[in-house]
Amino acid sequence: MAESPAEEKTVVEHETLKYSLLGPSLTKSGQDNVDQQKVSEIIYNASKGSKYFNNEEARDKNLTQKIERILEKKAQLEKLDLASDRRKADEYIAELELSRDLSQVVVHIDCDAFYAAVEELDRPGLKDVPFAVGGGVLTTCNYHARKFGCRSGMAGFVAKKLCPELIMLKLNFDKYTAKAQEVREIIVDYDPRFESASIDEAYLNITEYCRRNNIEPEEAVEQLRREVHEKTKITISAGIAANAKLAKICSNKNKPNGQFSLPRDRNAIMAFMRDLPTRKVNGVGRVFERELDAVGVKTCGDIYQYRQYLAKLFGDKAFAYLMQCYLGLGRTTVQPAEEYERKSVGTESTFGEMSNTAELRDKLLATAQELEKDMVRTQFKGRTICLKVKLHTFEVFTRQVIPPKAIYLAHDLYKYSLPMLSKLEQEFPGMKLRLMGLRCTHLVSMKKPDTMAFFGFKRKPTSLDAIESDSPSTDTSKRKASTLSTPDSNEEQWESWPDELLFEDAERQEREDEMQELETLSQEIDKRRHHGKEIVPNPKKGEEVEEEWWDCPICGRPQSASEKAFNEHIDLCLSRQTIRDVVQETTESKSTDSTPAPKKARLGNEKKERGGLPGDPKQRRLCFG
DNA sequence: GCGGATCAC
DNA sequence: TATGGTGATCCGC
Repeated sequence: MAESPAEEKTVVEHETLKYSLLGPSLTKSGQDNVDQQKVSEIIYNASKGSKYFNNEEARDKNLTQKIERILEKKAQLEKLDLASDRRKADEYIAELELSRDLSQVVVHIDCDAFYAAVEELDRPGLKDVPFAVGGGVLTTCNYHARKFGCRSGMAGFVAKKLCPELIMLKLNFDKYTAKAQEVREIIVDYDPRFESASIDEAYLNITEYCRRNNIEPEEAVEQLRREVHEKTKITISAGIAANAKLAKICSNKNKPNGQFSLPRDRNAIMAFMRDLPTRKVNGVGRVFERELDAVGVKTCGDIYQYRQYLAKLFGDKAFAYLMQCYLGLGRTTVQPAEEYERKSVGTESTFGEMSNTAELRDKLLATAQELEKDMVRTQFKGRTICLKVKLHTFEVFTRQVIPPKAIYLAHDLYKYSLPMLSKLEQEFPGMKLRLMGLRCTHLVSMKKPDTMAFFGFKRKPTSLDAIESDSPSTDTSKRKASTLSTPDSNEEQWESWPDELLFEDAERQEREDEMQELETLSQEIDKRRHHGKEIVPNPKKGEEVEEEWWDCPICGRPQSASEKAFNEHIDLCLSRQTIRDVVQETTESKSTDSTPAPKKARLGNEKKERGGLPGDPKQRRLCFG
């Protein structure tokens, strides 16, 4: 069938779109014997014409244009002499090579189709039929279902088209959490400081375990997997390598129920990376994969030959990241998830299309109430509140403000986000939403009082002292580990507020007062730390602190460090601060003195492993397996 | 610093 | 008929 040039162009353009529609988990296992061409057609036809599809199409066109710009830039660069860039790249590679550490044995373990596996334990009959877990979108599915092309992240109705017999189960999150805990109780014996990367993944450093038991890593992991299977009936896959990045890649090699060990040897690692498709590396997704492919980089080995272009095409951070991919470098440290510092707390939800202003406000209030719960649970306030909306067209917008104080109560969350919502309604008259979310950033931790005392501040006594039983200790060395090195992360050590008091007004008020006080203090500590002035614990008596003076980080003037004066001054200073007025009309183009953003990207600054967020796995409501 | 975009799970 | 929620990071402006 002959097609007109215009039709042909559409067909070509939709090739990338079809690839995109296949979803982000294309590289997952269980898809080897699937006819991707056929699956792609079914997904495409099931999606065609929907609002979701149209949005994906628009995004795909944008990406195609972005790639064209990248290619134009590359063509320009090819005309220049890039000897200097090549030399810089080589110097950087040499520098990285010096940092290579092959002394550690890092293991990444991954439970196979975790949620599905847990469901099968309860209903063995499921083993022989294709089924998925999740509602409108699949969170995971068993290997039977994967043979039909079903995978996580796929819309339920699309999965049904691929596999009409597919059984859909609802999520039982508590069940998965309990089972995950069983697994953790076993792996803790192999590395007491193992790192939960998500509900069904963990990193271990078994160097010490192997040394102590005089056992080879491969054998230790075989034993670990056998033990997990015997005791929990869950099968896991594992990767063994010299660092976390490689171990993660390796755990996918022999999935499911297998393991793969990459020798901790430079040549072996370089050879392994040389033929590895970029997409297999954590951090390279569908978009970056396409961009890299466009400039000629298909495998990690290809990175080297294009090293003189990469910084200019993708930025310094991406350059550094790619160089580490080429060399097969990664972190060798593994640490408990709780030791990572949380950066935000947020909630969002999807609902039937909504455009009525009153309804939208109700939804905002409900969202604020939901966020308050999370803020209380995690014991944080936020200095910044961010509103997220998704239109019925699937376009996403975010707006943020800085309230005059750190907030966490639904009332305040609502108060400060409502103007943003109103402004969006003006911006998009009659806007129809399908999602709304609120997120707090620039968090202020509600630290334990003795932590505050450690920094030299005193606390007003409250009735809560009765249930806190904190004795001001002079042993600073112990606290140093838990407070200085990981300032805001030890959520679990804070006493939680008794449930029965939560909604008692009097108690609530008291709690708020205390939180306010702690917040102000911790804000101050935060600011001082920010200004590079290390807070040195004063081992002497507390009264000396009160006589100290300090430069206010806001106005810069010296102030008495006494608690009362301190609080009063901070309040005054904060109220003086000009906060961006959200109700203000849009007079944006007035400011022509836009200061250029400081280019902070520093070569050699190791890019933090994307994703794998720490955070308390228990708090994850939804996690794809 | 803000908003958009990408990524992981 | 119809396509998720939580959290992190990076980039351009």
